[in-house]
Amino acid sequence: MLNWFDNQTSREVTLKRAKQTSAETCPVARALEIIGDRWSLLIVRDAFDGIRRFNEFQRDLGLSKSVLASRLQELVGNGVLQIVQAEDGSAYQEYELTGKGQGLFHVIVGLRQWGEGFLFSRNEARSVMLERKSGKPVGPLALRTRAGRSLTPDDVVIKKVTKTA
Amino acid sequence: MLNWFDNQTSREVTLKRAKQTSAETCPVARALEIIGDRWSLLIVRDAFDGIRRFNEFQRDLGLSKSVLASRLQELVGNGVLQIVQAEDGSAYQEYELTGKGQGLFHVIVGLRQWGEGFLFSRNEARSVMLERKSGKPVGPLALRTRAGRSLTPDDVVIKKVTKTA
DNA sequence: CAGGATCCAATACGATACTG
DNA sequence: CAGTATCGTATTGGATCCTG
Repeated sequence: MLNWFDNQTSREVTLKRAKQTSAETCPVARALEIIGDRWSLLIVRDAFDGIRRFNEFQRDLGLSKSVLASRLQELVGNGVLQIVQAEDGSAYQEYELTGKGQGLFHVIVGLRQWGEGFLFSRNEARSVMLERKSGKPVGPLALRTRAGRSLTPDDVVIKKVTKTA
Repeated sequence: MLNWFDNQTSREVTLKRAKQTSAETCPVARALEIIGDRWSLLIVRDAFDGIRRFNEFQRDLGLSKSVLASRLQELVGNGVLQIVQAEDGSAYQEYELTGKGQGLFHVIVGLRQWGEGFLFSRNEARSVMLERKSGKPVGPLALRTRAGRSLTPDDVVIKKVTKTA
């Protein structure tokens, strides 16, 4: 244990981001400051899909190691991910979603549904279609198209949306 | 009408973004390429709140005009917003959500709920609390804390979330 | 008012090399 | 494997000036 300042990196990052927009009052803005960049939500999506190791994230997302390292650090610093010891014997760490991170489920599902509904042409194979054809729902929470496991559209149902006035 | 290429700006932008991540198959990634930057979703949120004019967006978000102009252009180019003539007599245009843009409702609500649930300390006044105290639901869709109108937490209910296997 | 054009600073990102 | 350090580049954003 060296200095109090040595452990401050992620906190500084958070603060630096926080002053960029006026997120004092708006929860949406505050949320976007944490996961509103190009990679963070994709990392979270992968985590929902069961990806846990540094190398898996990197290969799957195709981003540079330095960027991945810094994003993971931020996510851990913000309490979205946490580091745990590997389940097998290996001495390495793994990243897993905290409760807070799991709370992003609806956000990602919303993005997925929007993407499926508006961002695919008819010619393209939609993940929903493919999954229905195969007819075998498997695996844990899979929020993207990956071989063998996927989120059934019925898994999440938006019940009621009322417009006040 | 000059050249075919003259009207290509927004399309080029879209394509440039599209190749950054492998969004061929994943709807989440594809969605993030369109609204996954720091400003776009905040603009959409404002649009849900009834903001329609360039100047309103700029004053509310506090971003530079050039950035706002380019973001609005992208959003229009991607079919999230559309330009309409001002409702009053003024000769100026206004921006309003398309159906596709309105489809982002659940995403923003999800972000809002996550922000409210995890990103506010107990000491801070949460928008939810404040709204409940006031007890008067008013205005159109308000997804952020703004004087006089707000989204009641009961407006959106997530009904069922099943984890397959 | 609603932008466009230009210039400049900050940042994000990728590639590479290095470490335990 | 899981990073850190360094570098060069690309993108982003802000500020300023200009237009109709």
